[in-house]
Amino acid sequence: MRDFLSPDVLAGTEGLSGLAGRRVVVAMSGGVDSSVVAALAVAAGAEVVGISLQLYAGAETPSRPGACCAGADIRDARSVADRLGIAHYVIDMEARFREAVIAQFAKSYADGRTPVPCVECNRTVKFHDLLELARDLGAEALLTGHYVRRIEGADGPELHRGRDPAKDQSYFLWATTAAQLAYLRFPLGGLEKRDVRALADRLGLAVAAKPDSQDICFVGGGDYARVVERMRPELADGGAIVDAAGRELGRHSGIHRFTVGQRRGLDLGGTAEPLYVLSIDAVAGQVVVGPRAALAVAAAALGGLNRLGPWEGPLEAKVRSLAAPAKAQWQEAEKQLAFAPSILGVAPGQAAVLYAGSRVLGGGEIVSTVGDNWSPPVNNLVTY
RNA sequence: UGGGGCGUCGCCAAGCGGUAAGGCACCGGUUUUUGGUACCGGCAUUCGGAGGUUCGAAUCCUCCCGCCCCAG
Repeated sequence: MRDFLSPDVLAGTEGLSGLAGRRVVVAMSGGVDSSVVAALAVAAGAEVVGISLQLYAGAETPSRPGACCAGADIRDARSVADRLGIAHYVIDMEARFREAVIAQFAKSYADGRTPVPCVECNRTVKFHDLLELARDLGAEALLTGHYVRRIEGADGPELHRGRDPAKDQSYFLWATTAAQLAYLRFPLGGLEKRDVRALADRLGLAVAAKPDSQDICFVGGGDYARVVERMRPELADGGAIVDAAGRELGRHSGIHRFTVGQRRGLDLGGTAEPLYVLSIDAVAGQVVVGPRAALAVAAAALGGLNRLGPWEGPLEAKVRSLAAPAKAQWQEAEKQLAFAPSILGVAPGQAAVLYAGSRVLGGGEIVSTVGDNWSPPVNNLVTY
């Protein structure tokens, strides 16, 4: 079975040299990417230990397109491990995941923010707990299928964006610390998704054609609001939708169903221009809406900073995964990120990730934003 | 029951005799390891109701129903 794992499959991969004979742990979700990583590690001559994390449901959870880390996906991981002839362990992390990711997810919405659960999952369950476990197992490194690059720089390993711009996952990994980065390897960072699928196919992995993961893994059917409501039932009581002057324009069925910049779901007709969510007032239970121009943000204050390089000079920043980076400048005294041309739809709770070219400089959680283009309403003179 | 105005898709609204614009909302799709955004597509055989005139009406006429305003 292992004969066809010839060394040439390693072309274009990263972080696998020097691992021959060394023990490594591969985080195996049951998807295409991590399965290929495991196979590549074997091809590189490493002693591979595959570990799958059971994160959020019972073993009976059926495989959904885009799911991972439960039920059928773990069985997929196991079958890949069997095919590769490597050790494979399944670790039950449901309690930890519920507390570190799902509960935080619900709390964030309850506080009127918009969480990025994938960031929490990576920084806690995967790059903390699993990483510690890998160390305990005496592994040389923890390998994952993330599309980011770890490049040795003058001052140690640097984190860079994945080469395939369509798959780059650096936005979700901004909270990775330098210490974690030193131990991590991302073999797929220099490849494109289609290369990886081709590899999976060539390696005879049954998961080669499995759909890419998408949406929030622990949310079935795309209805994340239901998950939040299960933990915070009071949110479903809803509240008022108001304009910037405080006038009630309608009612909503829960602030957790909205995020800054959102247009759909307000159910407010009769306006010449569409209305967008400008902010969310968790205390009052209100969703504040206004015209698109009012979404412009000139700066965002960040918290929980993680620095992976100097935050100086002209930088670029992303406030959402799928977007071209915006020109930005870090203001150390104010702990805020100023955007050269202002940008639209910046939601507290989301991450702002800083870049210098392809290099990821870390980032922070958006705590608050400073508007542009519009001033706080004066004398209720707000017209749309 | 004196006068005036108005009733066209869930909301706003064009049309004023030639066979129902548009916007908002909503729905679907595309994109996507967060939430969103954006883009594409769908969305009134019918114009408050009933008659009438006309080759032909949402558009003209009659009556009815329902709102609104001003007077009482």
